[in-house]
Amino acid sequence: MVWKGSRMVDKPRVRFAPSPTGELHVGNARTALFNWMFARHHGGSFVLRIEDTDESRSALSYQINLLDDLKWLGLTWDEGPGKDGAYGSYKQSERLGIYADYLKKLIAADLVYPCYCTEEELEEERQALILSKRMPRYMGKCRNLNDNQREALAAQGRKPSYRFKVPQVPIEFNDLIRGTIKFEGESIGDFIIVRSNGMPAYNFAVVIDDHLMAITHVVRGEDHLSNTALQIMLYRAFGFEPPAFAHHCLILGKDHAKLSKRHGSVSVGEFRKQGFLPEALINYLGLLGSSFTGGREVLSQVEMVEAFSLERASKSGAVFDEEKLRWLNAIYIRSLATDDLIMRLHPFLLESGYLPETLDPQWFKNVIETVKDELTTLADIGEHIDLFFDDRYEITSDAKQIFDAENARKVIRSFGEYLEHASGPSQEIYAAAIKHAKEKSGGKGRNLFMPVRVALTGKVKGPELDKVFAILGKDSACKRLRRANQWISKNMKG
RNA sequence: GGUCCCAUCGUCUAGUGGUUAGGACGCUGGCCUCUCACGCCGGAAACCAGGGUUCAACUCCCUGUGGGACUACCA
Repeated sequence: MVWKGSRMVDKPRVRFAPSPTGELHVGNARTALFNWMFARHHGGSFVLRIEDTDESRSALSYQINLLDDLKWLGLTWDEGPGKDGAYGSYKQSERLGIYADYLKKLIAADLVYPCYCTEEELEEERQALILSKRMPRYMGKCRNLNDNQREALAAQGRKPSYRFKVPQVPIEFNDLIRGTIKFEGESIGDFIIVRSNGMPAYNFAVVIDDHLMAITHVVRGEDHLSNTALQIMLYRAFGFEPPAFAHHCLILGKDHAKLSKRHGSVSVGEFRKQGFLPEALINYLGLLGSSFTGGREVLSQVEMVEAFSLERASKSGAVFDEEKLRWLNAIYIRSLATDDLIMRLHPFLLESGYLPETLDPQWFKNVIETVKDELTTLADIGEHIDLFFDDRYEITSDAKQIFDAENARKVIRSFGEYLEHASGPSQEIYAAAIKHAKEKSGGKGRNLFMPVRVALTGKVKGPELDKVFAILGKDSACKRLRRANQWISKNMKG
């Protein structure tokens, strides 16, 4: 049971209604998430509807991409493309006949009229109003045309759009997140509900579909707040009961303007390519501009659904903080089972030039286990495992400075000497070799370990040395020590 | 310009008349340690301003200021 504003409903129906005109934006993904959590939390239905009435901007590839991203995020829908329900079709381009019928009803009720103005003429009117410091809106030029005038305009080859006769009355509604919202009404001009090409305009199609699909709660971004007034007028014109509305805040960029491409990565696909886990992205989006009951910040999707509450959505815009996303991503990577992590790493390994199939599975698992804690994104993998591959082993420039100390060279030499004719399990060899080097050189602590680390891995930082050695094995370690010694004798005196 | 929305640390938030204003990211000091990372302990950091209302305002009201969204034959 959930409050709908006017009464209780036991099984709410919500929808996510994107246009397939580009990659799925994280802002839209967040709207989808809020709807999805709301439906799951209350045991209702989550409907996916494709709003593809703008033929020029919509593309099937975007739609495919959209469905794929939603699935990747784990936001499964109960009705929608690929999942028939009682209210299909779930693509607006397949519902054109329905909109045409409802247009007829409004024409019959004398609530709309054809408008023959061209886009150029409308633009002229707009500019004139702006110049005279008045609000740009449609002044109703075609509202009172008689039949003769209409025929004359049509005879010129003009195709009419249809405008709704906006009643000049205040509109008030209760927003589940924001409380009472009032629009005075005088500033709204007659708006187009059907375009001259016959396609329904957004506000018109939305109202019909939400009603026909029995949507009980419309949860969407604050950018739709002013559309709500227009939509409520249409609900009244049709005699439909409006759904409850909830307008959440927008995601902002660093400059506090609505997050957009110029702020950097904004699409789900981009974050996916950058090695973010869907668990992390979803968790972060659920935290942005909202909070969970109980105040927890790291939650599984099941826990998010449980702790979700629309009332906890905040009213002011939320700046997208990629640092916090990265923090969450690292947490989720660490919590992954190693086998699972390896699977998810696969595309990133290929991209970094590794061929996982050619590696010994147990050995590689050890490698991943050893570096798991250091990863922030999956895409980081290459720079953390390169030291385990002989063909990638390379002594970095800041590592070379370690060799400046005479004692460091002694450590490496003695460590290597011991290794050459040692045998037995890696752990024992390592421990013994370290002991030997310590005695021979007198070094300890970082003066002992750093030279070995650098000779073995080529870097001044990395996982614990004993683990590294165990993975490398004696032969590889010897090879590297010899190379380090060669480098030293060639480049340094003494 | 018009309409509408919003206002707690740098950022995300908790807070619903009486709190040392809490947590998280980031930053920072320390511990752990061969290093980095992880982990653990600590620190700096906020109620936009002015008026009311009240015994008492971050919290309620008004005004101002600031920010944002919308203002298409796009959704």
